[in-house]
Amino acid sequence: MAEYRYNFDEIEKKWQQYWDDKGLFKTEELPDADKYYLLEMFPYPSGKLHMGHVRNYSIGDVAARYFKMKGKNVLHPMGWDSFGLPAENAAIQKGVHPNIWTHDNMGEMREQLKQLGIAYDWDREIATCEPEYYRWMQWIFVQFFKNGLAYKKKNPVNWCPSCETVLANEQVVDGVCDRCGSAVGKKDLEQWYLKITDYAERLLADLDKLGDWPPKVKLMQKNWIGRSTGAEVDFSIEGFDKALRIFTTRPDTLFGVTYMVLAPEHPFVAELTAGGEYEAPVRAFVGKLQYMSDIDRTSTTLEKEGLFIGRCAVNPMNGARVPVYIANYVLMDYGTGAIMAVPAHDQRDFDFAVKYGLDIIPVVDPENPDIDTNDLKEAFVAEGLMINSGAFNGMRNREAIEKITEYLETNGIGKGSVNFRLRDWLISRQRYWGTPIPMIHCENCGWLPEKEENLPILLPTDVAFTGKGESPLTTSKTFSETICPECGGKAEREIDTMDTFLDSSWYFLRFCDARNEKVAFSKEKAAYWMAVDQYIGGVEHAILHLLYARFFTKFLYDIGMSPVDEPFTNLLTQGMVLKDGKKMSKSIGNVVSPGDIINRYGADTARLFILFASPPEKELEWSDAGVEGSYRFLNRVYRIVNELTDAVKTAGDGYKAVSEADKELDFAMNRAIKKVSDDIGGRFGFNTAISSIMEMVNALYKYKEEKAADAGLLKAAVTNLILILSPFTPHICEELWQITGHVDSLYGAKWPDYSEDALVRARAEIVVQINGKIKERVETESGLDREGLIAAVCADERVKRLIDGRDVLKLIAVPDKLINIVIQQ
RNA sequence: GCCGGAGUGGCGGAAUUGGCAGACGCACAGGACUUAAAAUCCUGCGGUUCGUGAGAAUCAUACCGGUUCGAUCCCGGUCUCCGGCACCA
Repeated sequence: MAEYRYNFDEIEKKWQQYWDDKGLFKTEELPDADKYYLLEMFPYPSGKLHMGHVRNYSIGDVAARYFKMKGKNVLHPMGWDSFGLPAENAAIQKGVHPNIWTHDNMGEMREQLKQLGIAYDWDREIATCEPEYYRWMQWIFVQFFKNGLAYKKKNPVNWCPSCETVLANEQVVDGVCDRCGSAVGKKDLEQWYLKITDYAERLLADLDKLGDWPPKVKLMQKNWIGRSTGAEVDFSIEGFDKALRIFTTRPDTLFGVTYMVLAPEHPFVAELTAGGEYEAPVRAFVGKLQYMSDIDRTSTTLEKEGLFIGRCAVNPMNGARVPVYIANYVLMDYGTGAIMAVPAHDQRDFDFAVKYGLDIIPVVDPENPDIDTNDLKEAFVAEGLMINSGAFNGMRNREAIEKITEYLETNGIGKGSVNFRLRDWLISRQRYWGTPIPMIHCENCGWLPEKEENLPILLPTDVAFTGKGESPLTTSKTFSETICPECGGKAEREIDTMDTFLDSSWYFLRFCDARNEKVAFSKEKAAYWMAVDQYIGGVEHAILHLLYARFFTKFLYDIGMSPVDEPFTNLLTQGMVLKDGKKMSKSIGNVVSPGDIINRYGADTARLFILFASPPEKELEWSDAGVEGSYRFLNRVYRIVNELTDAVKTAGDGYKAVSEADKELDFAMNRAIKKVSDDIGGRFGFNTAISSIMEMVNALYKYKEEKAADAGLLKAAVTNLILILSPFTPHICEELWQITGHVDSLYGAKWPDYSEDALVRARAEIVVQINGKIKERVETESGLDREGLIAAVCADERVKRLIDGRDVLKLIAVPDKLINIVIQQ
């Protein structure tokens, strides 16, 4: 018997070349075809691909190739999120210009993606660091500004002392910089913000409009946006002419207020204490807190600390005088920066009241004899009946929330109100390798956007990378100097660059029309391709990237640019690739390099293993032995197809499954087609899809030993095997397709249908249970109805013996599967 | 602390709607081929008990309980692990 050697290296190079030469993956708008926009999160070009990339893009490629075979017009583009800190660090450490470093990396990673055989339309490749891209990034920023959604504000901001830059709240994880891990401090700086909070309501509500998104991701976004309903209430302060406005979610507890707390940064604090005996101690207290890092400031374990500021406020409900404090547990940037404190019904207020000896007045009765409202051990936060609350006594507190809010509105002391946890997005970065913010400051005219016809504002090249001090753009001799677009006088450019999360917030729109030099993207092309039908990427982007991208899309929709207001219809978040139960990382030393695996086993084996070892959304434990297994399977496929090639080439089309053996193979084949179709087209169950193909291959090995093997059936089996395996391992399948006499590429070949008839088995094995316990298996004809099934099963001698004259109380029959006989014990 | 998710053989995992638990693969063991090895092929492979044996009985999906003729699946409670948020008034 001939030996067939699976030369993956030769095969993969050959077909990659073929795809490239034929330009098979190029995509254009075809008005009559059903479009399918498939997108994987584009990578940061950090150097080489890691296994997480391989997994992400292999998953995407299976879907792309499958939907192409199903006749869809598939858009499957790739690009680079190529601005960012590592490039600048390389410049500082190695003296390489970020642009060179980045392009080297993109080149290397592009080659690796081609080696993996991912079907990308490279004609649409984009890199966010190219002026052709960031020109439109700047244009979009200008639109934000013109629509009042970009503004500059001086604020204490998160400051990473190591990266020497400002960070968004989202980039501070557990109080440390999410890039370098240094503890994040505070610094007062004037910074650009995008008003994402204007979109909070829609970003929340439209989560319901999304298609198939992991519920977990929706929930994370929901919590991040953090909508709270309640009321704003004005308290007067004795001897002070301005009202103190507070926000509360519990207007029902207004009668239980025993003190007030202002955030230390609250503008009233200085006014209220100026010139008095409290000024000095308050200033000391505020000073101590102001530059505390967020990790310390907001730690729940930090003891609550506060200071009386020498003033009293008046409760508008009952005229009660209550002292005014400042305290470390009240934040300036949520609500109004001031709270009413109700220690009886809020645990934080309770702790504070106990520490400082403040009154605790219960206003909601727990209706529980075990709780003594006059001697509370902790705050009572559940529902109950109103007490100590004047006209509202006796009401359920839930109802009192509404009634008291109405009362506030009628009497002009407050109103119903909604607050969000979401903050505006700080986008300024004191960095070089990012999109320059296209804003100009003029002494006379203030902040103005650069004229659109002058875009892009190019990054200057005469810049020093010292890694110290402020933005590197300040070291350019020419960059900041410009003229005012309004009055033509001398003016200065903004020297900060944008957070790179902006670049990735609209790249999916640019892919629709990647080479357009007139506009960011044409509305027509975007209308054809958008929204992204399937988006695939790591769950680590569940909040930031996905929220920002949704925000951008809504804004672009509002100004008439984007055809849709949600960018991603369906989302798949793939799991991490682990080795020895831990995330692969250089510091642990458990990294498996994709390049090594491809060299040793080929890209098809790497793809197959990664797709087979675990469902896409779950974590994947890397196993060298498992890779061997996948390699073995591809060898098995290669061998059997080669062995059967002659038979396949000479056989006619069509077959009749006559013998039992025919029917077995026919069944396995049709089941595999159905399973793979359902698994890819539906729930992305690639691991089970592959296992059904393995079963089919096992059936084929068994069948080919049959003396009376039907050539037509063998031909169908081999043909279908190659077709349904091809999305997973395209190179070997193209090779086998050619070997078995086909001329055209498999890319876009017609996906096979399956026969329902072949999936119906003639005989059924019926499980016989007595009182729910399995006792026997009886073979019957398949497709019997309840009566027929019971008759057939009860006719069986063994079943008769099991019943043995005892009373049958009940008979449960599940067609073709099971009978449960309930008898007297 | 709050909010989610998960727990199935030695391992990765399967069971898509409440109906044969452990598909498929890995590892392991035995065998065939070979001078030998690799490769390949065949067989076995959750636990316990009984049986010389074909086999039989029984337990088993983190733990305890419930609903049901029947529960990996539904409900209640407990434990463990993972993820998100974390003084948001």
